[in-house]
Amino acid sequence: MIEYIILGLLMEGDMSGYEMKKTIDLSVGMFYKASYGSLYPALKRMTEKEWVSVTEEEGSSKNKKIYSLLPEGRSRFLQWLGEPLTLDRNELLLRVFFYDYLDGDTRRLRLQECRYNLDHEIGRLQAVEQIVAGELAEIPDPQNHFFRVSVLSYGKHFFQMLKDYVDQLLKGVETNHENNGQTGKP
Amino acid sequence: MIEYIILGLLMEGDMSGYEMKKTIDLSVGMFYKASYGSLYPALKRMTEKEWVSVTEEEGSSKNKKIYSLLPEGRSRFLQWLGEPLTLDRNELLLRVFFYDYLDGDTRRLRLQECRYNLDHEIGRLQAVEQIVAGELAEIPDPQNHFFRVSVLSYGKHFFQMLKDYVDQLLKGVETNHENNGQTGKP
DNA sequence: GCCTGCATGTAACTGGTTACATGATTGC
DNA sequence: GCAATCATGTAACCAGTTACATGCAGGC
Repeated sequence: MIEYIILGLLMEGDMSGYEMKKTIDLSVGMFYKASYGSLYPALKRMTEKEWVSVTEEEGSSKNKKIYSLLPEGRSRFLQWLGEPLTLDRNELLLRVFFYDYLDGDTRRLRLQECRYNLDHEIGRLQAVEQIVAGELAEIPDPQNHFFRVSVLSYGKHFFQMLKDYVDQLLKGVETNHENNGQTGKP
Repeated sequence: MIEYIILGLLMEGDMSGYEMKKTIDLSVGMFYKASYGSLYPALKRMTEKEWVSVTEEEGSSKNKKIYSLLPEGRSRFLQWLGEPLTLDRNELLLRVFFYDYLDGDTRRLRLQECRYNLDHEIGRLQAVEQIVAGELAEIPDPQNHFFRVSVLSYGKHFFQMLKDYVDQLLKGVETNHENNGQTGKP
């Protein structure tokens, strides 16, 4: 996971590990926590795989390593980006965050797929909610289940909100029709 | 994590590992995925720690193990339940799901703490959003950052929604004042 | 006889976290 | 001179997934 986030950041331009951590905290930090213990080993692996290259900044004697995207890293990133969006919320937003780099067609397809799955999931949750409501009507102390019922209904609301959001994204790209996937450094 | 969910399920009544998995999938499954590979080893550990006891159903020759809550497991569960709610969304909803078992005072305190933290976080996100808006105004192609800006604003909406939800919970317990923490099997 | 669902489990692996260790630079 | 922050890294650990292995029961 962290490897693709790193690649996504490097699409913007070169960066050090330390800067990456700060950037992640400020941007996708809400739904992805990066720690140095995962970041640095990832950079090492990716250098070995030749997804990125590293330049030591020698002039400033600052022990600073600047990483750059190599062609292999770039193509791996774009391949990952175009994979279907899963409802595993975390990956969904992480991918969408980089969607400016994805070509317009795949983008539309993925968002529509996702919208369809969300609809399906909302329906399922509605069914579960009704089963629970039925069970609740038959027990003597329904008020003692206040929290678990509310968490359940929160789930439905949450997915509904996500669906509204995906709709908004689909509408957004339609309006913003100039934007059809960038080649780098948007 | 999974250990506390298991304890929470056993507060309801005895259950087998297989039933637990099904129950989790149907209830907290939205924000917590349980696999047998984590479930069964957890049950083994918890039996060794004497948090739960196990009874083999012999009559039916069905190789079925029914787990029950032991006093140590019960007190561990209640202790976990009363810990502060973190904004790490996952744990938040997981804990709240079992909040019917928590005493009314701790419950109110935790929800209010959480509300306060959410307010703080929303403020921080608003600030980040404004910084980004400022940066965006200075670049020539703002439409190429549509997705990352929208994910950012989604984050704010999400936290706002979560805050509204916590408010609703606080209001709910006020109305539902009979519900002041259950002792088991609600 | 076979497929589906109930039922339990393990081993290898993965993707992290936590805590620690180190050192240079900058601002007060 | 001292604290904060920039900057990199490792080792031990942990929680969980994936894939596999097994077997019984019930319905068609």
